[in-house]
Amino acid sequence: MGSIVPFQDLNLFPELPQTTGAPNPSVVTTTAPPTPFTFLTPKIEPKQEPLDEPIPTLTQTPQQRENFLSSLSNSTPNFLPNSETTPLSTNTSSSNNDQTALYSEYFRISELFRTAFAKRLQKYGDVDVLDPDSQAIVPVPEEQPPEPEPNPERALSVVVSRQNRGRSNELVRVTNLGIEDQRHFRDVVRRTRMMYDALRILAISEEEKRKGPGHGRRARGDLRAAQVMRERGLWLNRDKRIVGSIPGIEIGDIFFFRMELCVMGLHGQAQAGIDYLPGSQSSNGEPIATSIIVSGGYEDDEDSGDSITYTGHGGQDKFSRQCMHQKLEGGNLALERSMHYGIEVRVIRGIKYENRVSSKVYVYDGLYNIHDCYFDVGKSGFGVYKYKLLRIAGQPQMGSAIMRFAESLRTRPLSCRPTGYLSLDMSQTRENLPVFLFNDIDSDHDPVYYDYLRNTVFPPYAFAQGTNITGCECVSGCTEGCICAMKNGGEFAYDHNGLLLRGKPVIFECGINCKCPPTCRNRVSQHGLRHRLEIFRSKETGWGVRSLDIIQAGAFICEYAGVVLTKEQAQVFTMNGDTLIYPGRFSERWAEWGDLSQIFTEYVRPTYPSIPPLDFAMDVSRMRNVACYMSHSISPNVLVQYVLYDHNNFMFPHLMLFAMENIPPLRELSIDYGVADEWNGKLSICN
DNA sequence: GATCTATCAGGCGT
DNA sequence: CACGCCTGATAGAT
Repeated sequence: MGSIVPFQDLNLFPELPQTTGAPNPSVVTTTAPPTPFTFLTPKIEPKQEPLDEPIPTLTQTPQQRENFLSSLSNSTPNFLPNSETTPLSTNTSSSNNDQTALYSEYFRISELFRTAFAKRLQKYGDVDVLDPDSQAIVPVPEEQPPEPEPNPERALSVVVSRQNRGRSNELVRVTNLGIEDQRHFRDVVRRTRMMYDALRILAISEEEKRKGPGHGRRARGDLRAAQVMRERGLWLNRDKRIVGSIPGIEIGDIFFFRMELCVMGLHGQAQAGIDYLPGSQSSNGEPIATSIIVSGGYEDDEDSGDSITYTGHGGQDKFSRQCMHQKLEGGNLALERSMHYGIEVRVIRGIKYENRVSSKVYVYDGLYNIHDCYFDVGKSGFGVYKYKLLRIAGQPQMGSAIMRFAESLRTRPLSCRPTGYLSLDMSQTRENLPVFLFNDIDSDHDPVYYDYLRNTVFPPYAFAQGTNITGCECVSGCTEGCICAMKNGGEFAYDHNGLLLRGKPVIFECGINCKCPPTCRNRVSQHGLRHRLEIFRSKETGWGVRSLDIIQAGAFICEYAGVVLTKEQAQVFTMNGDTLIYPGRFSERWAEWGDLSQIFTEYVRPTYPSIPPLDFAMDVSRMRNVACYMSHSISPNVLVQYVLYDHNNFMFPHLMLFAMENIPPLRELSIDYGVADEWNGKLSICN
């Protein structure tokens, strides 16, 4: 069960130096504070010789600090429904009489959040299964939006503006989430990210349709998607400012766009590197930092992973060169205040990633404490504020460190991990990239005994039926409106980067009878692996699969390959006790990919091109490929999409696997195999 | 080609 | 309301 711990933050210091008497020279009080407390805003402006000025800090006795910290850890008012009546313990170690009043003020936590939570608990009780249709707790307002949009395909351009509340000034920390809560929030995050990606790609393709291909600058789908979701009230965590980790977001999660971070509530600034609650909104007038992005934009940064020397912002010209002294204001002051109160900040690293042109990948690396803050001379000779951040111990391994490790594994696996490799290419060059086999926990080396299949083997009669495949005549690549686009319902299934736009019952890729080149945008899954995969042994899931490369959401991963059996063969094999795959039993996760029902009320899952229920079995007991080792999960990161390209027989599509989210390197891939008891609880088919 | 630089269109938060 | 900000895509240079 989770609890929201409100921050009493700075109001707990009534005995801070008052304006009466000799003022502290390093502290200047503002005029007319709107509460009984004195607002203390240090105004130290670095002058020409800023280094002579000491860093301003509020005076605070060790006892005061102790009181504050203990009140934070002792007070865990629980806002969840079934503990709502629990009286709050207000007799904490602090002698502050105003705490009761403060507590009651903070008790009034967002009605939205509470009722949403209550509704959900009512609906699901203690059931351990999450309904994919359950409402998002955090962002979705009570009154669900509803005016029907006339045309879903064009609706992006006629989005009705809705309540567009700004960010909350309520500072909270979310702690002690139970397993079920974690799963729920994870699910909310997953679906929100899927929605963002679907909108982003849709926005780009719409813009292209409007302007015609290759005309002008490509639309900023990242901005458009965020805009649409903001208008719909679909941004997460806008109703409170969360200090510490964000529910549903795990360390190591990766994002491709700054706006995506805003939508998820991980970092609320579209460009700025320091996100903070501004002093004007804070209960005592002092700003508090909540997250930073370490992106290499400042020359004075030093980043060694667990320890960061972060440069404050400001003082740069439009070419990002340091040209003047920084000031202790905005985010700079917020970081200093966060250090003062011992409040942790989230750290997101922006890392250059090879596959993306002059673009970055953002990795959530967890929580850091600010240990020091000082004014220093930067490399260009101007004064900059520097913050020494140390990563809080006991967190999962840093995502950026894992990415670096995966990077080195790709180039020199044996020197990174001298033992454990059973094969440096399971596919024996049948795939375009090697598939590693790695086990450093036991002596199992079962996978080496199987022949490797690159693609599914279909029976000859699969090709015999429906041989009159019509191909396109697009010699220089398919364009909108070509015959192959028509076969897919008038639109291509993939964007120009080969990402799946929207899941469909089946996808027709261009095939042998098409005149288009191999680079045609309608040939994606037929080209095989694009990510270096590794089959590995784990204590939890037996054999599993992970990637050494980032897999972007919507990207093709690999085929689920096997040997297709006739009904008679399948019966024999079953009696033999062999493990068979029934492609029709995979959960229809493709329908979640590109599902925009929260945006367009009349959105319906695609039904065209349609496909009859699949009725064949696939044998993987002798020949198999890497997919067979993927684990089962009810919240998978990989989906199954049926694809046809080398024959036209609806009964025998290829089972193609696509990423449902951005999958960081070395994170285990998982599929929803469907009904659990079919597999006797096995975590993957081929253990 | 691959990498860098300049430029441009942008949106959000303060 | 203007402006600053550790964007992101693209064209052109090297």
